[in-house]
Amino acid sequence: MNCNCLSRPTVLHTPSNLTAPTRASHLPGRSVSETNHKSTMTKSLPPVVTRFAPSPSGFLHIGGARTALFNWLFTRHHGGQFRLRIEDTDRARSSDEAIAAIIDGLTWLGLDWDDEVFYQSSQQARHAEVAADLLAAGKAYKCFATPEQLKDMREAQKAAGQPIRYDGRWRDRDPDEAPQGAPFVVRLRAPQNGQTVIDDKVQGKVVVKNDQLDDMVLLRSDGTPTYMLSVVVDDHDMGITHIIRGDDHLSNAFRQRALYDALGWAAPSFAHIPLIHGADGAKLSKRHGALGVEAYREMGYLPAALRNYLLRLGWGHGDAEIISADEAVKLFSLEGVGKGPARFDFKKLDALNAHYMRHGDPAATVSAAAPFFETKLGRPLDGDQRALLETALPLLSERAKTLRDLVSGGGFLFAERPIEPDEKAQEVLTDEARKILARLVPQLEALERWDAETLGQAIGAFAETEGLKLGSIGPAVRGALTGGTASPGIFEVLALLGRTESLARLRDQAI
RNA sequence: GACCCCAUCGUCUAGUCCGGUCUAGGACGCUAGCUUUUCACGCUAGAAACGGGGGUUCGAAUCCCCCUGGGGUCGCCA
Repeated sequence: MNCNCLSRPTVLHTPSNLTAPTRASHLPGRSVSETNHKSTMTKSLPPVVTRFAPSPSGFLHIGGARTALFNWLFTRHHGGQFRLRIEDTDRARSSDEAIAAIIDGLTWLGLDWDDEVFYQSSQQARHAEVAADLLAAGKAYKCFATPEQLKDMREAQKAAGQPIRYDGRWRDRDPDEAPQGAPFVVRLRAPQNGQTVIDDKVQGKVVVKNDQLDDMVLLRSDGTPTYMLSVVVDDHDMGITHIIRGDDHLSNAFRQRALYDALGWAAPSFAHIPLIHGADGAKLSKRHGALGVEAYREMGYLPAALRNYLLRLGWGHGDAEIISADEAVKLFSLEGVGKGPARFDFKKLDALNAHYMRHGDPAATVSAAAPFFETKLGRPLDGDQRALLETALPLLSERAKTLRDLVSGGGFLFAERPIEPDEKAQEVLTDEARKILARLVPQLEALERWDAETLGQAIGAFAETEGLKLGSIGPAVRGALTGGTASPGIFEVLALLGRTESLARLRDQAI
C-alpha cells in the first residue's frame, strides 16, 4: 500500500501556533489560499493534519471515542496536527452540554488536540460563498423541487422498485421556469458517466459508478450549507490531509469526492474504519448500548484501560495486548486496522482495567478511585485516608476489576466503628468465635511491632496454643475487622488498619 | 429494493498482500487441577475457529467465482 499522500499538493496554511490565539484566528475562511505550494516545501514532507469532527447532538459515544483515538494515534505517530472540529451546522440539534461532554471525554481519555476548537457554524458564510462560486461556474444549479415533490418522487421510485435517488429534474431546466421567488436549493452538478475510485487506506480500492450518485444538495432553501458542503470546505480550509472516520461515511466519500473535483481541490486520503457493534452483534447506536465515555468513567474504568481496549478493538499488532499510550503511538498504523466490525466486550475491558489498576500508575489509580470512595462515604477523603488507600491499593486491586470493586472491597478501610457485620460474617462470629477473639486481643496488645509478618507469627502461635487451625479463627478476625467474609489476608488487614483501630474492632466483637 | 463494505475459536485478534514452516498462534471468557486464613491473585492443563460450495494448484485459512450470513448508505441530519 503506497502512500499517495506524500505527493498531494497542500494548501498554504498559516501555522496556527504562530498566530495569536484570538477568537477569530481559528477561522481560516477566505484567507486560505488555494495555491498549490509544493515547490517551496519540497524538503519537508506535507505534514499530516487530521481531525475529529463530532456532531454535538449527543455525547461522545464509544465509537466516536475510538475514531478520535485512531486519528490521534495516527497523527502523533506522524508528528502531525490533530484538530477538533465541532460539526454544529445544525444548530437546532446542537447543545453546549454535548460540546462540553465531547471535550471532557477527549480530555479524560488523554486525547489532546492542536489549536483551538473549530466550530463549523462559524464558517457558514464561507460555505455559502463556495456554493455561489460553483453556481456561477455552472458546476451547481438551482433545484426548485419542493420537499413534497421529492417525497413523491422517492415513493414512486420505491414502488417501481427503482433505486432511490434524485432524478435530476432541474439539472438542465431553465431556472426561469420556476415560479417567481420560489424557494430553491443548490445542487452539485455531479458527473453522470464514468466511475469514481477511492483508494481507501483501510478498505482498499473502492469503485462506484457515477450514475449511482445523484446531485446532492449543497445549500438548503434557507441558504444554509449542508453537511456535505461544509465538511469538504472545512477539511480543505483546515488543510486536512487524512480523513479517518467511521465506515458509515464510506458512501459519502464518493459524493464528497465529486465536490472536491468540482472545486478543483485535491481530495485528502480517506480511511474508513469499521463500526463497533454491541455484544449481541447489532449495531451500537445511541439507543442500543452506545454509552458516552463518561458512563465508562462512572462504571469505574480507567482511561488508560479504555484507551487500550479501544485500540485493540479493530486494530492489532501481532500478539500485543497491553499497549501503553507511548507504544501505541509508535506502533499505530492504518494497515493494522481490521476491515470487519468488532463487538464490544465488557469482559475484556474488565480484564484490561484490572491490569491497569494492578500494574499501572498507582497515583493515577488512587486519584481516579478517590471520588468513588468519597461518594460512598459521603465525605471527602483526608490526606491520611488517601495515603492509606494508596498503601492498600496492591491488596485491593488484586480483587477488583473496576474502581467500583475497589470501593466494595476496600470500604472497610474507612468504615466507622462499630462495624456492623454482614449476614455471612455474623454466621462466622459465633459466641465461641467471639470468645476466641477475646483471648486473642491481649496477645496482640502485647506486640511491640505491628506489621503483617509479626502479626502472622503471633496469630499462628496463638492458634497453636489454642489447639486450633488458622482456618478456624481467621474468618472471625476477618468478620470483626471488615464486617465481611472476603477481604485481603487478615495479617495485611490488621497491618493496614493499624494497632489502635484493629484492636478496637476486635474488642467490639469479642465477648 | 439499489449501491458499497465485511467474513479465522463465544469475543478481540495473529496468520491472508508474497499459497507449503498452520496437526491455525495469542488474549479475554469458560472448564479442571494446584496453591490457600476467606475472596482473589498466580501457576498448570483443557475444550473452543478458517460460514458453505465450486474452481486454480503437487499443495489454499491464504488466489478466483458463486451462495449464505452480517454491516453501511441511499435526507433541504450530521
